[in-house]
Amino acid sequence: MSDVPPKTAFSPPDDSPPGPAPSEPPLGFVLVDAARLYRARIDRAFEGAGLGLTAGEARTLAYVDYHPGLRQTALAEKMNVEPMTLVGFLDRLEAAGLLVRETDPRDRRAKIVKLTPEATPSIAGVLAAAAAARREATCGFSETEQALLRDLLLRLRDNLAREHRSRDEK
Amino acid sequence: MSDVPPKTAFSPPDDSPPGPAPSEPPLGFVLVDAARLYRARIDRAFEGAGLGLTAGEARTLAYVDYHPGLRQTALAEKMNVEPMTLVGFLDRLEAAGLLVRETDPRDRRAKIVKLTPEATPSIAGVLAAAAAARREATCGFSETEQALLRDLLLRLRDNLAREHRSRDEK
DNA sequence: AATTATAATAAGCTATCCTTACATTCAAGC
DNA sequence: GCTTGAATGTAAGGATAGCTTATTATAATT
Repeated sequence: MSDVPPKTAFSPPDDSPPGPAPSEPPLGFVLVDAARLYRARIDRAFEGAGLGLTAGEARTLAYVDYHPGLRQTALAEKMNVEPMTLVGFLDRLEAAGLLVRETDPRDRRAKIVKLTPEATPSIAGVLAAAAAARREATCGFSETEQALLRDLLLRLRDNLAREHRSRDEK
Repeated sequence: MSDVPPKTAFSPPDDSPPGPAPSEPPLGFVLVDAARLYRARIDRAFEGAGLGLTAGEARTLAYVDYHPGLRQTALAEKMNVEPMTLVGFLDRLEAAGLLVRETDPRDRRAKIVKLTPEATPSIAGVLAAAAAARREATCGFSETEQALLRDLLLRLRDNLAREHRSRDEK
């Protein structure tokens, strides 16, 4: 340890552009790094809790809990994943008996996703594991900082989601 | 469109707990969401730039640029990935002629990673693409907010990295 | 000399996405 | 009615990015 110089600067000896600072370890790298470690931490928490859920499945479960009765397309849109990605998660969760797909009476093509009563303990476990991971990750953060981080990330996510959506609207 | 209410809040019509707020869309979910969208955005940027690099490869390249002459294990540790994960990235980057692995004269088991001159334009491309993605992602952010986000993420990452490391130290 | 530890790697697995193609079903025009 | 077109979910298949376990070559230790 102690090998990281306190003042980081990508591309060390040459030009430092005039403008508003090029942000040294590019923000995206830090973000992707943090997310990978976070996901690994969560996966381990779920594994240890014996929930039999992966991060993606847990995320799906939480979304269905918050938005019950949505169609799959709508749910996928909320989660910012492709419908086909969601199918896999739902398949496994349905096989585990944690949710059901009911045909929408108003459109027999569509299916409505609902949690079963059996899901309740899993939801609790997911939230508990998420909370434990969050506590570790935000060790040393004040309440304010934690809230700030979440707000900034939400804004960032919405920026990217908007652009993402407008792209395949063609 | 227009189904996402501007004020986000998990669990809408019911209880708003008394305490320090349980952080509504669990922070980790927001983080993982944001990172996934970010990575997709970056992948697309690299693809469009004709660099022939994936996000992981680009990240490796940037790390080698910033920490030249490191051994693979040290580099992997800096990147917070397993040595074996790094090998794949290095294989492809070396095959592309962007870097070389030289045997460390002080330990013939070890290899030292260095960029080739051919890497220079790729590095520039990587940084440019990263900057473009960052500009989109942080649209509407002030300079201060951007710096704040990076700092918070760095702290979060270090929290998780420390815990991660202490885990397999056994 | 023998043992143990370390650096890189080979092999193989998993999760999480994606894209493309297709069946069903609905909605609208004729 | 029928036909056309769009939308819903899904099957199939692929790519990336990680991981774990085991192997080989070299170093360090005893």
